[in-house]
Amino acid sequence: MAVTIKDVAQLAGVSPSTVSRTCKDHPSISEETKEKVRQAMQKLGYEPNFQASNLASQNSRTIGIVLPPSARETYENSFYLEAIRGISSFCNQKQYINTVVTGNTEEELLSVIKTMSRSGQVDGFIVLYSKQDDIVINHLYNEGFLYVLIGKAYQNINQTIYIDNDNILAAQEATEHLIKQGHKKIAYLGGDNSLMFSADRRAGYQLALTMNGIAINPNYCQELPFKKKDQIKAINQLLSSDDRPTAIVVCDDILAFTLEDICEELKLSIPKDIAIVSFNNSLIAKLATPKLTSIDVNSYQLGIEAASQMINHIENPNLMATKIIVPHHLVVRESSSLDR
Amino acid sequence: MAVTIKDVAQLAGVSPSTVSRTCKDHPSISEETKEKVRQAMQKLGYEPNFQASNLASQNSRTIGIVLPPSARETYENSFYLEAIRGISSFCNQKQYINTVVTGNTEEELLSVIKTMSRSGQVDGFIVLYSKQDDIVINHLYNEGFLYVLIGKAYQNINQTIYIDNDNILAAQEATEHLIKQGHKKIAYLGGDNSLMFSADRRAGYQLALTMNGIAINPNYCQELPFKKKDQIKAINQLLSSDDRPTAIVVCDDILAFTLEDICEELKLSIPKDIAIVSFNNSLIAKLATPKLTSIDVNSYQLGIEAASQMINHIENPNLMATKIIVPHHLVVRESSSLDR
DNA sequence: CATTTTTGCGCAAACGTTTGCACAATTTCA
DNA sequence: TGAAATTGTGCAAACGTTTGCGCAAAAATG
Repeated sequence: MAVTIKDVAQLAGVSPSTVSRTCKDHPSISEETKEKVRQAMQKLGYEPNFQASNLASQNSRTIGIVLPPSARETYENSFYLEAIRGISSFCNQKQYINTVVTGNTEEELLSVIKTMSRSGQVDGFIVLYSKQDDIVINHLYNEGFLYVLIGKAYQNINQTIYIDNDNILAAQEATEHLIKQGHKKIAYLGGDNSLMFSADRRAGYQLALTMNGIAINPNYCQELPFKKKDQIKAINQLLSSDDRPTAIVVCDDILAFTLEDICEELKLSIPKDIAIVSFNNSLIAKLATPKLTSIDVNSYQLGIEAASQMINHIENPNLMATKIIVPHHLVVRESSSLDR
Repeated sequence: MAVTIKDVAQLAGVSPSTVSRTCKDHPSISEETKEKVRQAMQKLGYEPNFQASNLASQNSRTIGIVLPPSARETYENSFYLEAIRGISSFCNQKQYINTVVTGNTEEELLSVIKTMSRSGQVDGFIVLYSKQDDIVINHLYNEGFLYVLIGKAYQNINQTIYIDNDNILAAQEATEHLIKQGHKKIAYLGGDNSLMFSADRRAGYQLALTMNGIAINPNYCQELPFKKKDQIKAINQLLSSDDRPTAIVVCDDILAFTLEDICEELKLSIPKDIAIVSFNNSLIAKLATPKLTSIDVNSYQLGIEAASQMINHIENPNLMATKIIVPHHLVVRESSSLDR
């Protein structure tokens, strides 16, 4: 049997309440007594029982982490594990625990989330994606359950806490980087636009064009289908057209990698014929040939900040819903710059 | 305030203990009463309080997941997230929760693990790696704390529960696949051999050679350094030697990808001059040019099995330490086969 | 029909904390 | 020097379950 608060109390010659208060550094215990108690704790290797503490203080010190419902390919994106690692590392420090919830469909996720919240298993959820009309996010909102989004909120913007990059600005910078290299015929390849980050990146791309007096060519701005085959077809079409772009902003390294492949097949040289900038700065960007210029979104830090906000709101329930913007940075490599 | 067991008891006109026993389908409650209770639970949307239940039954229904202490690059391997997803999905089903623990060094991990086990935050740990002389694993073993390894145990083999692929067999199959293609000069590129999977794969490689009457060439069997630059240097050396191998078994897709790059630089055609087989069957294997033949180790399933074993041992403390072998399969692609 | 066995349920004591309140001891103030 | 304010500590009731034990009522037995 593990050592309990009573054991410590007995050894220190005080009552359990005094021990409890010492743990929380309560001001009404004298420094002298605290020292005595601390020594006893030390000696016995005391660690407060997590369950008992949670039951008494009516919380769980547990944060749910919701992965997007998706196909396996999505999870190859190192973004998710990095975000989880960020969250975990912060939780580990703060004596919180975290639990991943995953499922193949929104419904599966929802059912797990419902029992978790009802049974008090978690104090709140960090949702690792942001999507329009998502039933999970809608449920959390409607129930008034605490949650923070990684990604930009789609609705109820002022009532939801979210951690995001400034994806509009990031895409703008990516695009302007290409404009500075002299490109005018710049395309954008995005994914499902109901995902907020993809929509934002597209918006930033368009903004950059407009601000630099470049007309927007609707053929250049593509929302690619999910299936790889269809993606390849669409890209091939774009690159084979008479009015082929000379530069492309791509919403994701993996997609950019595929793009590079197609370019090679079509004998288009990168960055000479086609310059590329993409997002995430994952390992794949460094391994690709030529190496990909990519925007690093600091996924680990997104996780840290999300956990920090979460815990802050758990412990101070009447805080306002704030948003946090985590900085990004452009990492220039061969795919966009002849000088390198 | 959430609905408690007392509310249900009152509505059903029974005592709290009856409700509790109904939840666990205790045989000494009549079917009639159970039905009455179940209806009350349904009506109120009752979900037992996780903390209270855990406190009373002296467990935590929580599993710690230990990531290897490492540099960021390691986590780009989709293996980890897939294993976590497997664990989570099983936990979600069984009303368990899981918490990821991560750190930069073994010491950091150890300190978190110590407080977690002392405070009863977790019932056991699933360790996502297996390594010789690892202080985390040693600590868990010495304390007699429940843990399961994903990977093969290094010591105390009969006392530790582990879930693994048969990496020896897998590497053997990989090597034999190359031998069948007519190769005799086959090399092996591994990583840190204190990691069990790397050592096993090397053993399997050597076994295959021996069994097929091929002499083992020590120059062909390399334990590559961690730094990418040094890796490249070593590989270049191997490929530039007079006695260049014609086929290579590589312990990891990411490394194989780098190998492909070097081959291209050296104007070695794959699979004509060099055939390659690697491990993990990650996205990168499918994206590489040429596509990589790779052994799929079923990381998601490894996670599922690990969670299943863990829960089994939590609920039946006097079970023996068993090992589970999860099947792998070879996925043949362009990098090893001319026919494709 | 009386006795024993079985069945079905409730009582109440845990589980290990937290925290409002009471209260003695000490200090401050007039 | 006595009253009031402050300080430091302990008591005991929560928190919402689980579970050993006891005890009626019902069923089985002789």
